[in-house]
Amino acid sequence: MHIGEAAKASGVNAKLIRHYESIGLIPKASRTASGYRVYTDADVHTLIFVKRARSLGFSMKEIKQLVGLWRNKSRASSEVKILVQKHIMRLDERIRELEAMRDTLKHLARNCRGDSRPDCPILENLAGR
Amino acid sequence: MHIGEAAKASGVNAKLIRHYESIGLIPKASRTASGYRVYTDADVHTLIFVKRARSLGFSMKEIKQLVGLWRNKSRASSEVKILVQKHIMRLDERIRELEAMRDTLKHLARNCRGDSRPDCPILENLAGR
DNA sequence: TATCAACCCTCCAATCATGGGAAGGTCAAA
DNA sequence: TTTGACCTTCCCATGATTGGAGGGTTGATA
Repeated sequence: MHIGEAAKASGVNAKLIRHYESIGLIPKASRTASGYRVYTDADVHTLIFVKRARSLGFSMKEIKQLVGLWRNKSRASSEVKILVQKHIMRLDERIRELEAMRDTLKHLARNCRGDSRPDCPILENLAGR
Repeated sequence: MHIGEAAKASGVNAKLIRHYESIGLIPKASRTASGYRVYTDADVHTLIFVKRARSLGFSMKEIKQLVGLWRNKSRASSEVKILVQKHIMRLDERIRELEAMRDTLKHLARNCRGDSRPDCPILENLAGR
């Protein structure tokens, strides 16, 4: 199948499929005589794997590793698990950061009247603490 | 004061100060005869404002608006509050997304033995659900 | 057979906020 | 006068994705 069909089947748009190929995340697709990329069901499967991993917040670098482990039938599941646990820790950290921002802003917003007058504890806080 | 001192005083490094000037976030600094940028305490104050807003997750575009509101003594606090509440909603949304990723991954990791064998529910999930 | 739409190709550029480095000018003290 | 710490502009890189320009291919229809 050509790239458009692979895109439809995988949910990864054509532009992104070419990009993934260019950064070595997926192998170079074979080509027709006229230069069109050709994909198999297995290629689509890989694209679905990549898309799912992206949706779980993994970086391209990590996905490269995950795809490698997936292909490697003699992998140790510990390798996968360690990679995943590191990612979970990063997610936890990021969540805490965002929650801290949100909580601070909620507190400030609660004390801001939000009317036509200029007085605003939010700006006061930003301006100097 | 020159840019290095302003950087030290504000906590925003010199590179970033120039960048903020180039994108119009802060006004163009005046210059000495030899071309060095010159800053006042008020400029440093603005930089601190920007830094604090960044630390609360606002985008540059939002910070531009916030700085404008801060400078505008006849602003309505409602303008500030609306901007902030939109940001809070985006933070909440992002937090929920990250939590969903984390929860999915924790669940998968719990079921992965993490030993030397290749069997791995994490990869199975990524591969096809 | 000419045409036309819907594909496909590559290359370049933009996004967002930040950092790195090159190549060169300025300033103050030793 | 030399040294070293400043400062200047310029270009490039990051990470993941999207956009467009400019052009070739395919297959169906007038």
